[in-house]
Amino acid sequence: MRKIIVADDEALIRRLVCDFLKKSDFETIQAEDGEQALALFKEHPDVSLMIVDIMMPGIDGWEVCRRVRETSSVPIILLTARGEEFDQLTGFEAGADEYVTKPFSPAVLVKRVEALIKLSEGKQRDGLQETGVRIDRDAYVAYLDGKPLDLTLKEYEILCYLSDHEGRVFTRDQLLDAIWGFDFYGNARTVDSHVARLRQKLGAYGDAHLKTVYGTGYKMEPVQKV
Amino acid sequence: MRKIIVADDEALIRRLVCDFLKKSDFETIQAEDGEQALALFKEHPDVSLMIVDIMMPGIDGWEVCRRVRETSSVPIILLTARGEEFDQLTGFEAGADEYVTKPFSPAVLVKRVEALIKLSEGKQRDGLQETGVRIDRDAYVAYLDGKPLDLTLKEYEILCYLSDHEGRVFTRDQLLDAIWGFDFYGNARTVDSHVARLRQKLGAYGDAHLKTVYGTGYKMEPVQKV
DNA sequence: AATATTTGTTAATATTTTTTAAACGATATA
DNA sequence: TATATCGTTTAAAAAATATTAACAAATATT
Repeated sequence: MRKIIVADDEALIRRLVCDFLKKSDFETIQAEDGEQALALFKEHPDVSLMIVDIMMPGIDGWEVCRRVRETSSVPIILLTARGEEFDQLTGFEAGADEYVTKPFSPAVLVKRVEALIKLSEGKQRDGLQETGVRIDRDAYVAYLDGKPLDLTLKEYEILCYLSDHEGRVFTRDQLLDAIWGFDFYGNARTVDSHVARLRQKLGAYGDAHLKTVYGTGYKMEPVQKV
Repeated sequence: MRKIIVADDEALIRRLVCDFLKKSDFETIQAEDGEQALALFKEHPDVSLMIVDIMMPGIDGWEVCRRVRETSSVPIILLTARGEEFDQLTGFEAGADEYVTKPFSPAVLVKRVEALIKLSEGKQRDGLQETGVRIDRDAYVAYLDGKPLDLTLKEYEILCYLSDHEGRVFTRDQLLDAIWGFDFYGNARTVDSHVARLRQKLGAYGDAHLKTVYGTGYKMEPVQKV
């Protein structure tokens, strides 16, 4: 179910909007002010859209908009009681996608939400969401944080093998047997070279997860699920 | 330069909107009524956005919206003097992406236009202007960007097979089995030759999508939907 | 039957990947 | 702390693989 953050200091409006969104099968996350909105966005980086009131104590809607835009292109609808041009321009310049003036019809708001999500869905895909390594075995392609990696066959095979047995340590000989086959009689240092290159291509993820076990071999550290 | 169709029977408003759009480096195409709007859209299938007044003689804005949606997902902004909920819902149901109530600030309208185009740009790609490969199995003909390709049987079969299993890698032997049949005992390099010739005929599309997976085989890269 | 087209084969060339080797850095343990 | 062991990195050689072009064989067309 798609999540939507609704930030407004007026509880009544918040509730009203959320009720309508829930009826349309959205999951809502309520924030009472800008600070909370930003915190909740950090906590739920997979929200599909944000509805943010401009006039809030502390961090206002414009500022929320600007800060979110530093890292994400999630659609944002700004709410306001004022309808002057100046405000609207400021809103768009802050990176808002929509501008809804109070009083508004909740039903129309929901329609706007749906239209905006539909429109953004295509673009979104590479947003912040995906993190870590994903392997598409049909395509023989591995992805890091959603972006395809340009791996050679051996690099790809090592990544697959270690990922398939996440957390387990393999000696170089075990890896040679598993990936090169039992009839390979080359140097065991060969594995090192490939691991080194794979590690490089995996960047920070490689350093963090493709671990050396001193005196033994290599392993893929599982992703921490805190 | 991005093209925008502006449809409004009031010449004054049309001119006003167009002037602002031109200042923001858009090319504008003016329509005096719904019928003209639809005709112009057919004529210019590459427009980036449409701005359509609801109240027009003959075919009204809603109808324009609905008809355009039959073939295209180009962003549409509806203009109206009335601001009642009923109208807005009808608009969204007709497939409009935005709803702007008169009187409106042209500057804000331009901002909305820019936001909407930015948002849609990713999704748009499947507009009317055909791009990529299409296969007419009844006719045994493949098209590239709408133009028929002059393929030999084997080239056609390879294209079909890889396209049918887009993204998946096949070894040469798998392709030989699937296309030549299990009783073919020829050289696996044969596949290479045909792929090479097919790639040439596909031009830039071939280079970009008919990929070699070193050490494994070939695959057809899906069209990026970013 | 003669000609054109498509298909399959081959071999030379180009490209990419893998392996090796060696220098350097880090780690363990005596 | 010294020293031997182990891991990393780099560059370059070697091997594997892919591409290309030219040609021969098969098939279709005139």
